[in-house]
Amino acid sequence: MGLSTSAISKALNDDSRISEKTKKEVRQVAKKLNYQPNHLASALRSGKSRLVGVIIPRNNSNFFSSVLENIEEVLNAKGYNIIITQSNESFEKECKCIESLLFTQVDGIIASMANETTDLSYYEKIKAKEIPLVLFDRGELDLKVDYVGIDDYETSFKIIDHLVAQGCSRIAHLGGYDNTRVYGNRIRGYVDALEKRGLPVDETIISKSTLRLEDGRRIMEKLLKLPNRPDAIYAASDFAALGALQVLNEHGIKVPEDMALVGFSNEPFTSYLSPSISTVNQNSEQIGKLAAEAFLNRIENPIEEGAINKIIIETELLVRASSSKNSTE
Amino acid sequence: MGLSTSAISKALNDDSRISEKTKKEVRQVAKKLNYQPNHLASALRSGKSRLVGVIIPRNNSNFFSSVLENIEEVLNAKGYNIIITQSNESFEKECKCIESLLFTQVDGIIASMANETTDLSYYEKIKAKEIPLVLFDRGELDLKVDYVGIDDYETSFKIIDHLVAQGCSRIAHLGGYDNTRVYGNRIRGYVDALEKRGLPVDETIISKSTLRLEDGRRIMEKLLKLPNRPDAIYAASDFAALGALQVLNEHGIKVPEDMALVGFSNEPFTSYLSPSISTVNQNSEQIGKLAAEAFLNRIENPIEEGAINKIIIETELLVRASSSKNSTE
DNA sequence: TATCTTTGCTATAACGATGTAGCAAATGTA
DNA sequence: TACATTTGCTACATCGTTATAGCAAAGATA
Repeated sequence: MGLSTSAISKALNDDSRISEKTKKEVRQVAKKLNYQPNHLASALRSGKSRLVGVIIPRNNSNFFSSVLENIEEVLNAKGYNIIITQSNESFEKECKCIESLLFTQVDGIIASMANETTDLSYYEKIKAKEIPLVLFDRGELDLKVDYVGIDDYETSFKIIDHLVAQGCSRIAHLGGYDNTRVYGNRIRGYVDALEKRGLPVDETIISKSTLRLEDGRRIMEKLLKLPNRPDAIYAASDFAALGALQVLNEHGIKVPEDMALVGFSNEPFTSYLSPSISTVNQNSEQIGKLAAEAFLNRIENPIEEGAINKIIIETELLVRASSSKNSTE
Repeated sequence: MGLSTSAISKALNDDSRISEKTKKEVRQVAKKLNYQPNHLASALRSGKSRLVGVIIPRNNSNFFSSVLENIEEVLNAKGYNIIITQSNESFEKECKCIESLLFTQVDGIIASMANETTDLSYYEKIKAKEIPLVLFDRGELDLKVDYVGIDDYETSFKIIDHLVAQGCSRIAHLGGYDNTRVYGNRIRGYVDALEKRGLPVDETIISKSTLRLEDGRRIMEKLLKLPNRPDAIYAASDFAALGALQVLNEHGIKVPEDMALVGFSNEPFTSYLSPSISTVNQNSEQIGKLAAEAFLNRIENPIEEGAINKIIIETELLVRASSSKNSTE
């Protein structure tokens, strides 16, 4: 029918300056020809790729899977696709992820930092590009960007208070390395909570590790060799808690009677074990949704210095068998 | 210094028709200016986005996480980024994923089909675009595309033979819906293996479900009410096996002595439980890697009709406590 | 010196969509 | 009828990169 390409473009985009009749015709022909607009071309033209990069340390925990699922859901609904990259907890790989995402011209990045990362220059690169950057879980105050996470410090208080209520007074901590903010906060919360509740802080029952299953096992074995064993374990990860529980079971130590146990993150397996492990629900769905929404919000309201959003989500202590001494509870 | 853009492009791409001296200068200036080529433009120009779409049913199992991780690793190394979408086992959502990936101009798609999917027209759309399509785990012979997976039929034989060797003779099957090819094959393998070993096939102890934890529980409760209980359970998913184990534990039925149990997929939690659950290692790392390599291969050697690759990966039966009656084994 | 080849660059068009300007025809207003 | 406005389209430039053609200068060959 001999229409110009721009007329067709306008017709398909429902521009007011094209007659209804022409629009209908164009739409019909487009459907007949199975026309699909080339996203790359419009992305190049508009400068908007409608792609969002996501960087996670590793996709092997329920926490990150769940966050991802929710980020995807929220952003898909708004016409964005997400590109997922994994840093494998490595600073070097994380830098590559950032390079690669920026190269792909993503419209923004949602990230949880690798444990190793202390040099923030790559994250500054993202800021320099003036595309939204949202951090979740593993954040960094110095970056001054939007953040979604939980209050790890306060959650430690919840855990200590619960264990104290169960009659525990010598509570060990299986902690992460405290250069990762979340683990540092859990440790600080643990220490402060003990002090506030009038309990002694004993460095010999505080450990720092990568918090994997094997770490939990190794550290638990050590704790059992102490002359004065703890009567409770607060592990900063469910995997470490699992390792500890295995060792306790193997040694015939009753949980929670002889030793109470609390983990962190609400990995599904914690509820499958016997005894089931008490843990902390971080509301990962909420974290994912809110991180995605924080991004969308920034797209609409580009950064004004100082107007950083820091969203703290309430955690929930899930008291299960491993820390329930009173069956009435 | 007044070079043309094309000269600069050539210099950065190491074209032979640019002098070394100029190349060096250009590279220096590029570094100084922090120049980053616009991927969208070169993608538009070349028709290659260097993006690969991945569709998985759901990111909540170790199997898919592990496949994803390996796809990403292989493709990243070749300069591709992956866009991950989840169908949530819904046909409708899967169609949206495909639409969205094609719209984004991915260079290929690697997918595992949703349970619901029987209408293949959307997958035909991918083929029509003449971009590589690789299926893994959940495939469809009719599509005539590259496929990477395991031999579910033969794996059922391995499981039945193992259980028979343990002295079991009445083996129940917790199966998936057989419109999903993998579950259908597991059921057929189960039935044929029983017949080949001279055991009766009893429909009352064969169930079909979505194989979630609750399904395992529900079906196990039913099985326990039968006048002649089975002496072994072959569950087509670890989650169903877990549900069954919980019910068995609750009823004080000894596993494996009174009832042996085998799951499928090697979810990490199977090794955490007591008794640990025997299961099947599908070599998900291999599946991921080979699926990615099948894609790369297709990029280099575009489809010639009839030259379809079907890669079948060996499975490994992990015999654990839940099916080890002889402690000598 | 005249001609051919090679080297190293510039100029141009194109990938496909779309915002802006422009222009003719239709319609409205005086 | 003369002029202004609106309608509905076309023409064109542009996003950033790169393949192709072309062209001048340098070098090689006779």
